[in-house]
Amino acid sequence: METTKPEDPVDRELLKGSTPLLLLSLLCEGPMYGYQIIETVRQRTGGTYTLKEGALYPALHKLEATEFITSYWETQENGRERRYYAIQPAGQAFLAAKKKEWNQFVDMVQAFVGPRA
Amino acid sequence: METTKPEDPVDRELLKGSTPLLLLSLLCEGPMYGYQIIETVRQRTGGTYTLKEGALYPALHKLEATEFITSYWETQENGRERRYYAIQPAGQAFLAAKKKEWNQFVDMVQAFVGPRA
DNA sequence: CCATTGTGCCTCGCAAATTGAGGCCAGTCA
DNA sequence: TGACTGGCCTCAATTTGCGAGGCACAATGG
Repeated sequence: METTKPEDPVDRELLKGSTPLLLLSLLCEGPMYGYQIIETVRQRTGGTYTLKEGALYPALHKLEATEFITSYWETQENGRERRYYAIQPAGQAFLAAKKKEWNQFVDMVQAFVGPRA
Repeated sequence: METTKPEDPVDRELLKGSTPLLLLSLLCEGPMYGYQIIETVRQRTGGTYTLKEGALYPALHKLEATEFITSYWETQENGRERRYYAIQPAGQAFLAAKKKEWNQFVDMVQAFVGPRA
């Protein structure tokens, strides 16, 4: 009878390595800025997963350093600026590879854990 | 040993956190010893995933410290000893919870990456 | 008018997990 | 003898996420 809240976070360690995959997938839908990414993930997961800034920005910068994504500043009407991140061709390719890897990974674990109940 | 090429191994970071899940799942089939676990995983994955000793033993010891598994030494015919690890009731329960978490995790990533291509 | 909240970018130190390397010992086989 | 396999383990370095914090500016509301 435990209050299994829907906000039960997924084991942090499981998230490791999945962040670039998430980011690139999201950016495939179009350029986004950091805050927006966090909100989008939070909403789409119904609040179960809140991407932390301390994880997001370093990951974003790393993807930019490897030229899988680019960034550019855009000024809003109210004069404030946002930094948008957009996927690059190299990022698309990388994403494709990562997706494949992801599927292999899931298959592997599933093979041991057993198929979904 | 056969000539199984080291197929592109799954991203190391993806593996993080999945180890306890794998171990408990394996031990559900019966007690095993370290070397045997490594070999089993290697064979079942067709060589794509070789569990490293530096990852295995610490994980095993941690699971034992939390009493999810136990260990005992068994002497072989040739006089040598092996350390077997066996799952405990608490481990079974923990495994069930972890499985659920795993499924949630997969669902979440799938939601962003998109269903299997 | 000022204070709080929300937006929006970022960095730092800590904790946890894997890797790759290495150590140690005992059988086996040539 | 020496090389190889089986078998247990540890350690430093690396990588990653987390939590907490800093900075800045807009909009809101009492």
